[in-house]
Amino acid sequence: MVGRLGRRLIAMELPILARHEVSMWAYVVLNGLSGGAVRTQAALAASIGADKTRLIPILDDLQDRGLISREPDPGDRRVRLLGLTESGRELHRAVQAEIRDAEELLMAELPAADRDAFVRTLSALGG
Amino acid sequence: MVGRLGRRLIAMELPILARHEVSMWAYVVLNGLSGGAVRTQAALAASIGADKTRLIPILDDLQDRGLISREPDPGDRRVRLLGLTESGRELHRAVQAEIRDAEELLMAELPAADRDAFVRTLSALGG
DNA sequence: TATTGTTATACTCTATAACTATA
DNA sequence: TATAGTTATAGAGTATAACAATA
Repeated sequence: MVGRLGRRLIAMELPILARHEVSMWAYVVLNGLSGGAVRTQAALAASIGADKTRLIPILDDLQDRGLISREPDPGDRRVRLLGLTESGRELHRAVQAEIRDAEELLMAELPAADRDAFVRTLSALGG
Repeated sequence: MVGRLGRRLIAMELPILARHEVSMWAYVVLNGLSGGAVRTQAALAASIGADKTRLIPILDDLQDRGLISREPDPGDRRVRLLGLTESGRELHRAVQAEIRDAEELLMAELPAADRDAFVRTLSALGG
């Protein structure tokens, strides 16, 4: 059942992401940077559960589109400082809002108590 | 959160499946046949959300191990009648029981009301 | 000609290993 | 020598297309 719900959520999200021309991983990256700048690509990869090599083409694309900043750290020029640009932050907000609206719609018919318990339990079980 | 829970459940199930030497897809097939015989491989594939070509090596293996029956339908020799053998049914029961025990353990600390609401909501949202 | 199952092929995603640059 | 990032390669998983058997 968890798997079916997951597939349903993905099917719901993909058109939203496609409309904004971001892949699922690109959105996860924007999400990972939305809490604040990250000092290394490896740290970002670990925090979102991705491989560091998988990240590179995604970061290349986001940078080309001006959605993220990615500069060498002056203090250690091996590492890249990562952050959202203003338009990156705006895009993330827009996509996140649409996804939240879709989730609201999906759960609209549920009793409020069930819904609260569901989110609480998800949070407890997901770690 | 749904994704994280899904990954956690899979991580929990994989050792159980490995101990019984069945892959995730093989277990899904056993599950799909546990409700009764299925008349065509394509129908089974559709019911479990798999591609019909993906099914073939899985069915080959399950048949070699005597866990499923797979005979041409005498009435239309293009189609294969699929069902569990006695040992297939027994294996399915054993694996399912272990997975359920693990799920119980995972949810043991939850308040009973939250737990009921969670399962009810999953069922409602998953279709 | 249409359908079931099968095989062969190609494509996507992911991980591993080798390489460059900085330290 | 060790580490961050990158590139190249290989592997798994999946889907697409061609094929064989039967209707």
